[in-house]
Amino acid sequence: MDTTDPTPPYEQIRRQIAAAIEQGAFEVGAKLPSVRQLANDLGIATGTVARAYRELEHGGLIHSRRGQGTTVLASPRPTADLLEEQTLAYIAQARALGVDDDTIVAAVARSLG
Amino acid sequence: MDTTDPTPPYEQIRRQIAAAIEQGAFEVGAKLPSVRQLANDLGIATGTVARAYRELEHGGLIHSRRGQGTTVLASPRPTADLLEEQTLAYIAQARALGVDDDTIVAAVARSLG
Amino acid sequence: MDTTDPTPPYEQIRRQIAAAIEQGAFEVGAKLPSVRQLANDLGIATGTVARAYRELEHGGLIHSRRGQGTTVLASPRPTADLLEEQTLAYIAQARALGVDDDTIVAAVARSLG
Amino acid sequence: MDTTDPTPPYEQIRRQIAAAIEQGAFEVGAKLPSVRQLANDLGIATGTVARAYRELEHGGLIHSRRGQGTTVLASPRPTADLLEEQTLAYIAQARALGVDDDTIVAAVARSLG
DNA sequence: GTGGTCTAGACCACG
DNA sequence: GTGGTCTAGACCACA
Repeated sequence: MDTTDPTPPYEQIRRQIAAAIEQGAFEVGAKLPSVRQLANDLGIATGTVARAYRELEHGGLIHSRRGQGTTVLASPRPTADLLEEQTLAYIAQARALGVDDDTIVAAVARSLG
Repeated sequence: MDTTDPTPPYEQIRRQIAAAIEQGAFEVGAKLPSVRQLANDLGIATGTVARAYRELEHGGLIHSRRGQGTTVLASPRPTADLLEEQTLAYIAQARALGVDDDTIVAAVARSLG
Repeated sequence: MDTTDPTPPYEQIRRQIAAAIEQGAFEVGAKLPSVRQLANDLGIATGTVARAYRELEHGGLIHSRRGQGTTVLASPRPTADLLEEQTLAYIAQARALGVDDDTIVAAVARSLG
Repeated sequence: MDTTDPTPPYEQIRRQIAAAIEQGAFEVGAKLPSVRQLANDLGIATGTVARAYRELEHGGLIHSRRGQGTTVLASPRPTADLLEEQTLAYIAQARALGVDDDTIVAAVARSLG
């Protein structure tokens, strides 16, 4: 929770959980923390967490049942897909700087060292 | 302007201008479009643009003087610095996926092709 | 059981049983499934079924006695009455669309074809 | 607003507005009452109305813009379509009573008289 | 003025 | 205990 970020809290939570699910941080069928638990941990109102969960459910990533908690529905996306997505975004950014491809490869190689 | 993004419009504008300045899209001392002009171009309220400018001024990137418009203060950061920053961020993300360095280099090379 | 419908489950059950009784699906004095049985069949909690039964008893359609199960009290309403009720409701809806009577008759005839 | 109905208030509002739009009670581009106005008229909290509007927007029926109010997006569905939908639902109900087609036609004709 | 959101506490429905 | 919702009032972002 970054109170500096103008992004509303429910959206920050939604994004973090979505990212975690897509990266396979949860097994399919795993239970997310309860609304009250997470609200308490983050020091925010339960309604805010409930909204984040609701939107995730609307997006098909999780499923909530009264009295039974909230479970993860989505299979983690393959790491290869996530890596490609990140890589393409990085390359687009770098090219926007006017840098040529060799320079990009060189920059990656150097920073990895 | 992405009205789907819950990020407030003033923040979207701020980020775009900040990125443009850092990439050298403006000379130091160059004048930004007037609040009214930009608001008109984007079809939004002047207050929204004013808020973006105010935050940029607070961050030391620009300076507004009554009757004289808004000028760019910040020197463009060297492309090499921006590239390195982006590259390090990308590598951190990729490693968070549990990917080894060779795979990263391979992904970059393939996506550049 | 439609978990998409925000209508609470106990109400969905209540409506279905009430409709079945009114249509004569049960003899007067017939026994409804036990709370446990129905809860098990539907895969829901016994309390939810109990709530539906309680409301039906409150409405005078059924009667529950400890140890003896739940019996149907209401006589099935004559089919003619139910049909007339449905027909009047349908006509009211259709007229609310601004449709004249001939058009209604025509719509029914066509849809029956 | 029917406080007897277990359906949550935000859903009742959503359904009523959706039905009104589909029946052409609003012109495309017409403005809905403001969140505060409607909340005040109905004697409920603004958040409840806001949620109903949010879900309608999510369904593509309306569009809300901060500072500018809420406008109707969806074209009213043709009356003929709505009539057919109602008619088919009515016929299905009637047939579920074990009534033959001639009886249905007769019932409609009699009730129209 | 408009919509968007948060909070804090409360009650309901469900297991 | 769990999720779902409502309220009342508050602040923010925007026109």
